[in-house]
Amino acid sequence: MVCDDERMDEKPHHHGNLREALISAGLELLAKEGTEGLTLRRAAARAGVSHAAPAHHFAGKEGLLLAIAARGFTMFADMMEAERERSGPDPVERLKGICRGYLAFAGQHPALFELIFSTMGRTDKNADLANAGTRAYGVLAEAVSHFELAPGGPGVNEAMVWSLVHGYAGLRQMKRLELPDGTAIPFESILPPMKPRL
Amino acid sequence: MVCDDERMDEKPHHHGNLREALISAGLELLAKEGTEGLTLRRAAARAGVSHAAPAHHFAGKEGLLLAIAARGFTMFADMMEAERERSGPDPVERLKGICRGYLAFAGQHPALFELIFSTMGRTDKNADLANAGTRAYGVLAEAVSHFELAPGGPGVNEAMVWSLVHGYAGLRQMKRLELPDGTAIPFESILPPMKPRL
DNA sequence: TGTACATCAGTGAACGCGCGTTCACTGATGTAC
DNA sequence: TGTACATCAGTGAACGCGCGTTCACTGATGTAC
Repeated sequence: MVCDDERMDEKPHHHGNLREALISAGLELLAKEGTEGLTLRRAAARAGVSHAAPAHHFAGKEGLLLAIAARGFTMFADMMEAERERSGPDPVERLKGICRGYLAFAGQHPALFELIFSTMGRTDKNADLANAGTRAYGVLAEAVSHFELAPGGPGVNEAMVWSLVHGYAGLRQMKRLELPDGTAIPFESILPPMKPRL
Repeated sequence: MVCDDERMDEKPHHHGNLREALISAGLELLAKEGTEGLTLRRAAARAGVSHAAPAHHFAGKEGLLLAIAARGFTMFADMMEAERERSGPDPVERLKGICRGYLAFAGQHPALFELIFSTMGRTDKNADLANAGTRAYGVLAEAVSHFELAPGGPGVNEAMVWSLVHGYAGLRQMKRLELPDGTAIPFESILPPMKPRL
């Protein structure tokens, strides 16, 4: 017997998909209030349930945090891929596109951006998070793999681009990337020359 | 009348230099417990006074935070300058030295490193913090000024080096800068070639 | 098709915690005379 | 040198807050028969 009535103003005892609703609520709180605003009680309130309800779906606050981070990593990888695909076939443009996606995510979701990196040391606690993180890194690594930016192998190349874009994202968030005249410094202007590999 | 007796086990009503003691206690808490461990009450306890005492020296928690950040920025600039001076006269070596100092500070004081950058938007609230921040940036900017790393003027060059070293610091903190075989990626290996200016 | 019942997903009250802040107070300091 | 006194820097109790978590409970779901 499925509860298939459509009356929106009913308050059924069962929510239907509270787990998803709590993740969404958490993402909204993160966006609106920042890291400090994300609590179990507030996520529950935003999802329209009592503060004790989340315990049935997540292993404490940490469980919700990791689930949100997993979602965030997926969004992150999605944004990088989307920008890459919009960039045509040229490997240089594709790498720049990925960096644009990286920076767009950091700019549009600053608190989530912080959260996902702060959870990277606990990927063993949540398989989704581990997978999404690996996927995001893979997107960057693949794009970098077509270039020889520094001697020392692919790991070093990835580290260089990643450091550059990650540092730029952090500094831009602090408004530290503006020239004295107030204009922003575009990311492309700090990219080193990119030599194709082989 | 100066209280000049030297008995250490006395507990005088007046502390003597509680302001400094609270800053030191805050730095210790930050080092031992991280950002979450830094509270007014714990700093007071560590300084050996009641939890209400700090109110006589700082404008709430925010006041203590900014004072600690100012101290942190000074330590940061000191470390960069010290490494620069240990590097001899060659501008390339001096810039590398400054980056070593930057990374040493980030590695030795991770929570403080986070704190100082998180306060950069509130430098108008604390003149010491503003001065220390400006000084730290000046150390980096001066060292970069001898090079032409990217077209676009000094601001762009500074942004490039800063992004690179800042991103490297953040990723290293997350243990994201190790090759598959477990070896670390040295910062120098991701530095682009440095052409002297003019 | 109907009914008994186990399971699931909520509720609301209560718990203890640590926090920042305020307040009347008290003891020490140091200055005016 | 001594004394009165204003000021300063502490104390300890109390406040309200929001938090995560637990618990007995209840209503809804869905399955076995």
